[in-house]
Amino acid sequence: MATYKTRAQFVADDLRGRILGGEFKGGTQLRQDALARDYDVSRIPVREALLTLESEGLVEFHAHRGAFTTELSVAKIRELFDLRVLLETYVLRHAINGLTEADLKKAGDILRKYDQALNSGGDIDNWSEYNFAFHQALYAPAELPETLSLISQLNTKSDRYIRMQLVYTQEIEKAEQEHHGLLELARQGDADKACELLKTHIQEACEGIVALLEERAKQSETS
Amino acid sequence: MATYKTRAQFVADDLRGRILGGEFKGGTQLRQDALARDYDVSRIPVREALLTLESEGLVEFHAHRGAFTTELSVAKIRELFDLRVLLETYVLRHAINGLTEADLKKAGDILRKYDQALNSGGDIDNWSEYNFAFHQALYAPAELPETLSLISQLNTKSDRYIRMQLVYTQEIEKAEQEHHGLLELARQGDADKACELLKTHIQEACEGIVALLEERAKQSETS
DNA sequence: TCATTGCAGTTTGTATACAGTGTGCGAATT
DNA sequence: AATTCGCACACTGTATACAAACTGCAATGA
Repeated sequence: MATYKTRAQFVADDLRGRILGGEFKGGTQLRQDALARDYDVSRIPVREALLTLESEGLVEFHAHRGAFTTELSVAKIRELFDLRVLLETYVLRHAINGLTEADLKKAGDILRKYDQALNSGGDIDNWSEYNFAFHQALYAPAELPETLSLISQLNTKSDRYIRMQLVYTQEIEKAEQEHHGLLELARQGDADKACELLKTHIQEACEGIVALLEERAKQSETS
Repeated sequence: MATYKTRAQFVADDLRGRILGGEFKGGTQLRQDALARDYDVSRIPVREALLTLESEGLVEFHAHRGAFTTELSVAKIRELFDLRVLLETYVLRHAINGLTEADLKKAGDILRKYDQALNSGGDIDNWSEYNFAFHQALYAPAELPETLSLISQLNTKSDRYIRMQLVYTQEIEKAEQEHHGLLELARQGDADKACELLKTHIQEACEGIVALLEERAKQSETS
C-alpha cells in the first residue's frame, strides 16, 4: 500500500496483471530466474513480488520448489462470492445512508465512461478496472476502509475467473444494466432493493463462472 | 501459509509475537540492520518478514525510510470488530448446522485446557492462542476456509489491543464464561442465541478496548 | 534570529555470489 | 524389465557488497 514504487512493486503489479489476465494457468511454476531476466532485475525484487502475490492468494510457495500460481476449486469460488455478497451488501447499506450528490455524480461519471469504452469495443482489462472503480465509488461513502480493503482482496482472488466468464459469455451488457439499476436505486435511497439487486448481481456472476468451469472440466474429461 | 520454515518465516513469526506482545509501540521504526543482528541473519529474510507483516497490517513501509509499526485509530478498531461480528456470526451459523460430537468434544477440550492454564496463573500470550484455538474449533465445521482466513486476519490486526485490554482490565473470566455459554448453545443447536451471544461477546470486548484507549488519550493530554 | 544550502552519516533497496536442497536421468542390480 | 541408487544439474534461499536516497547538523547568508 505504500505510495512509492520500488522495483519489487513494479514487478508485483505487472505480474499480478499477467496472472489475472490468464497468461499463466493455475499450477504453473514461476521461476524466479526467468522472471528476473524478463524484468531485467535481480531475483530479490522478484522474490518480494512473489511474496506479495502470495499474501494476495494468487501464488503459493512450496519448500525449495518456489512459487506456483494457485487455482481455485469451485467450492472456494462459491465461498468467495458468498463473502462478497455478505460484505458488499453490508457496505452498500452503510454507503446509501450518507450518499451525497457528489458521490452519485462520481459513480455516474465512471459508469458513463465505461459505457463509452464498451461501445467503442473496449477490452477486458479495462472492464475489470471500470467495474472495480464503479463499485468502489458506490461504496466509498460508507467510510469503511478496512471493509473495502477486504472486498478488494476478494475481488483480486476471483478476478481471473470473472475475466474468464466475460471472455466466454456475453455477460458484460447485463452487468452494465445492473450497474445502472444499482445507481438508480442508490439515488432513490432504497437500500433494501439495492442490496437485493447487488446480491443477485454477484450470485449470477458466480453461477456463470461455475457453469463455465464445470463445462470445461467435462470437456477435458472426454478429450 | 507454506508449511516449511524459512529464516524469513521464523523472523516473521517471532517479530509478529513481539509486536502483538507490545514490545514495539505504534509508529516505532523497525531497522532492518538491527533486526538482522538480533536474529543473526542477513537483511534479506528480515525484509521478507517485514513484507509479510505489512500484508498482515502490522507494519507499514515508507519510501526509503523502512518499516514502521502501525497504530489503529478508534474508528478502525470499531470497524474491525464490526467486521468480526459480521463474519464470525456468519460462520458460526454455518458451523452449528453440521456440528458433530467430535467437534464439540474438541472445542470442549480446548476450553478445559484453557481453564486449567488460567487457574494456574497462565499469562496473556497463552490466552491469545487458546482464545483463537477455541473460536477456530467452533468455526471449523462450517468448512469455509477462506472465511476463516479472513477472520484470522482481522484477529491478527486487533490482537494487540485485545491483549492490552486483558492486561489492564479483568475481562478474562467473563470471556471464559461466555465461551462456555457459546459451547453450550452450540451443543443445543440454537444458532440464533449463539450468534447473539457471540455478537455481544465481541462488541463488549470492543467497547472495553475503546474505553481504555480513550482513557489513555485523556491521560496523555493532561500529563 | 531564522531560513537555506551543503555535506557527512546512516539506512534502505537491489545486484551479485554462494551454499544447500530438490529433481530427473542414467547406470547398476535383481 | 523393473526398481533402486547415485550423480549431475537446476533452482531456491540467504549472505555479502554496493549504489541511491533520506536525515540531521553545521555553516552560510539575509
